[in-house]
Amino acid sequence: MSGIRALQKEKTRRQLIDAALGQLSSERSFSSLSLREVAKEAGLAPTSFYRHFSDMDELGLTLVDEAGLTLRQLMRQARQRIEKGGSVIQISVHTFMEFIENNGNIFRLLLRERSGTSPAFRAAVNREIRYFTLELCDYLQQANKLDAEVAYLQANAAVTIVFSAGSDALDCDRKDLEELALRTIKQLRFIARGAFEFGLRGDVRKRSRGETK
Amino acid sequence: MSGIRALQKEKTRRQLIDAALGQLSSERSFSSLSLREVAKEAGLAPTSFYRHFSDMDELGLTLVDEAGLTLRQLMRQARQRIEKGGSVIQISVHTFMEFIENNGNIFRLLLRERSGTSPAFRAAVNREIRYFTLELCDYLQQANKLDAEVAYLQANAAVTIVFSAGSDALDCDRKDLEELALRTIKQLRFIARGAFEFGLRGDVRKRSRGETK
DNA sequence: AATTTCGGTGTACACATGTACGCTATTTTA
DNA sequence: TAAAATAGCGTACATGTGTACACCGAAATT
Repeated sequence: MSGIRALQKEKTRRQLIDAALGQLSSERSFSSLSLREVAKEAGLAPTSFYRHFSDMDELGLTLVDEAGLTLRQLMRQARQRIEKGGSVIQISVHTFMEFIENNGNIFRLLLRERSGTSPAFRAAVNREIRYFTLELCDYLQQANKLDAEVAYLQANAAVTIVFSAGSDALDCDRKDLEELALRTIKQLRFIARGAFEFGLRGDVRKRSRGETK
Repeated sequence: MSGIRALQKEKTRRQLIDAALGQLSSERSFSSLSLREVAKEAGLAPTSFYRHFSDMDELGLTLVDEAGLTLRQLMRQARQRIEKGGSVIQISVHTFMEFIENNGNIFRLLLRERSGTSPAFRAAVNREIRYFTLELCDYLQQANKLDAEVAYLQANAAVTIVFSAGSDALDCDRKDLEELALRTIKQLRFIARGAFEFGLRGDVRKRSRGETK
């Protein structure tokens, strides 16, 4: 089992994946791609598609997985930058904006399929976003010593705001991008501040109810 | 021009609109509908479609307009309830959740076309959401006497959070809905609180810079 | 009353789609 | 080395699509 065959197979599988990614654009969603188009772009006969995926859906789910992977790489980048010092919020937002400039179509894929017509796709995207949120939640809990529930609510809200800003960024002139980032940062500060205040109050309430026993 | 003819025309136009709305579901987006399907559902020959819309796109934009209208009715409902007393945030969230339970497919339409493949659709949806946001912004500015920028940022963030919660609600069991609403309310309180704090600080800064001249 | 307008129909066509089927050439296995 | 497996190809077909065109009958206009 040297694999000269399996190797070639893996290669054309990638060609299919890349072909699909390459066809995505602001005016072309994954669900508007046809099996034939993708196969042609990959330099394959339509029927050869089936040697690699049973379905366009199966290809699509693969793409979502790749997108999730890219997202997680992104987070690692952000953490590296943070370790070198700087505002967490500011760095996170800028990292995300760079991601969108470089991977607009991948982000579009996530945005679109999250509200798309396939339950499987929706679940896959939501899973990726949940990972993303939970990692942020952990960070907040540790770094800011927040109540678990408050930390989760803050993480969830922050991710929502950032994704929405990313969505806006996709239809933005580059010159407006900086301003959008600034607004987003301020909104995240609102949330952080509010979470902090309520986190304290939450503690107080619990203690006054004797829940620390 | 009595209009017995124009009347009938308006009627079948409505049939087309309703037919399209009727076909929408969690597994069927507007862009996946075909002209023929819609015409058939409306009891029309395919070619008759053109007597009313030049395009499926034109129908779609009409649907988005209707959705926006429904959204604004919703806001009036919310205001009525608020005048009778109660927490603004709580009532707004519950009103929105009711909207989604009753008009899931209309909300899906907005969600999907906002990130869809047609620039015209995206613009139309964003316009509706902007109206929605600006009215909330006005309210916040008046009721809470906030700085204009802070009020806008808060309104924008709040709408984002609520829409996102609405999106989650679409894939929710009814039993989890209440909990989702509670979480959303808390998140909105974070934002309101944060905006309030920063609103104060913002004032202070501006004054110390002599910007009140 | 004669003419025009127009909402609706049915036919027809070119085109794109998914996929079943059989074939070939090459790698893998026995 | 013989046999089996398999990636890829080409053909073929049924189905759904948008829409051009000619036509009809009733309402509107003159």
